[in-house]
Amino acid sequence: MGRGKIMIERIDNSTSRQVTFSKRRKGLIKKAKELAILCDAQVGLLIFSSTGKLYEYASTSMKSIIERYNACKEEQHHQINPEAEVKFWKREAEILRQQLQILQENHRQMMGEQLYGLSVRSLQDLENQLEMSLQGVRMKKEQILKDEIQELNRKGNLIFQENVELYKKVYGTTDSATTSRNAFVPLPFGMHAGGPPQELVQLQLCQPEQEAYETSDTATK
Amino acid sequence: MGRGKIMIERIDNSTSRQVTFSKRRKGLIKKAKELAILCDAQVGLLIFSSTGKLYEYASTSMKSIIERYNACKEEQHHQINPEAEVKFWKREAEILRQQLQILQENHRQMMGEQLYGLSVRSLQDLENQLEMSLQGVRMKKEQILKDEIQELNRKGNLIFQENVELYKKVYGTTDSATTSRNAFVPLPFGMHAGGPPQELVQLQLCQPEQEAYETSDTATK
DNA sequence: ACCTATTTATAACG
DNA sequence: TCGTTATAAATAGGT
Repeated sequence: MGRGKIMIERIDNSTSRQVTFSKRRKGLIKKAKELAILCDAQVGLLIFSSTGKLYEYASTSMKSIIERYNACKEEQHHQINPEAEVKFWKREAEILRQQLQILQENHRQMMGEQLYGLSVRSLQDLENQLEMSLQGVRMKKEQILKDEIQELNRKGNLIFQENVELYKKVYGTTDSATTSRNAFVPLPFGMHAGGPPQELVQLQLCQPEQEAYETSDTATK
Repeated sequence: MGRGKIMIERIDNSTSRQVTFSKRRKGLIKKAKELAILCDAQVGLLIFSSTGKLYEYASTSMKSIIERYNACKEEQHHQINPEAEVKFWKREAEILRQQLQILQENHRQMMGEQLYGLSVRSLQDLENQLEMSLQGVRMKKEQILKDEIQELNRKGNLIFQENVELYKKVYGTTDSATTSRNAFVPLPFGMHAGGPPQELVQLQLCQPEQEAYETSDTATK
């Protein structure tokens, strides 16, 4: 429903997640309103952003809607006794704690710790995953560095061009200046006697430091 | 959004109101789901049709969403919950949820995902961590393989020794048997004529499969 | 329930 | 957050 199709999965980039949240929240609330009006329905909508902020829409009052909801549920169950609530939250905490524990174990293993008890197969999978991750991280890093270098080159060239212009203004632009170049007229920095350089100041991204590791590793064989 | 534009007002015709309700309810719930997934939000949606039927969607559990909503409202009204225990467990769940979120983000980054917005420095740290992890995992794996091989060797040697004993029982244990060994007496498998082997069956751990990768990688330079 | 012309929502970008 | 626009998605009206 936009310039491109998207998969329905968590948006990684937090900025675009925020933007999308803002837009879709608005759209969702609009549609909730329309449904309530068009079809004479009672609609309640609660949205908590990932940062914990609450957004809500209620065609009547949220309180009445929730009460009606509870009434519906009470029919199925019995009254919500006071102990049940405690029970619920205990259970909620238990579930969250379990999730946390699983994730923590996973995390420790990804940190190369707590590997005891893992099968060779699991270790192999872990190794592959780490290699994949490493590749992703390196690609990202290299990309940033390349972008930075490109930007620096661009700026460098602009400054160089400016330099050339200033040079011309100071020493004139006539051919005589060019022919008598090897006499007394100085040249701007970076300009060679043979004419303007094909590549001005060009920084280069070297191989990542991984190289040293691989070389020494290979040498040990 | 159809063959014709419609005003947002109650649909008089009860049949088409019913049809529209059905279609739009489905659409609304779909969009609520998408918002929850895309933007990592907690969404609850309650719809009562004009006939009183309840339809609902909740990204987690409706109960937890309503509780959270009430908690939000309580803050504003500064109501003192008589049940301190409920509050405690709510708080506990909140803390756990936060921890979970932090750990999840960390985990995603270690999986090489969600790298947007990280500085080169952070990426470098991540890369180093992943390399450390990888080293740990590889060491562990190699250790297991070595241990397995050692164990196999041990068992192999035991079996070999047993084999020697059996051989002695079958063909006698006197010196004459030893001296006339090169005549007609057969030897057990693995035993050479020159005497008991210094190393019996000795499996060896080869370089890990990483070798092929590194070799080809090095060759490209 | 299905079909499709049309409206609406929204992804990508600035 | 706001504005714009090309495109994807929702859906009104009809069968």
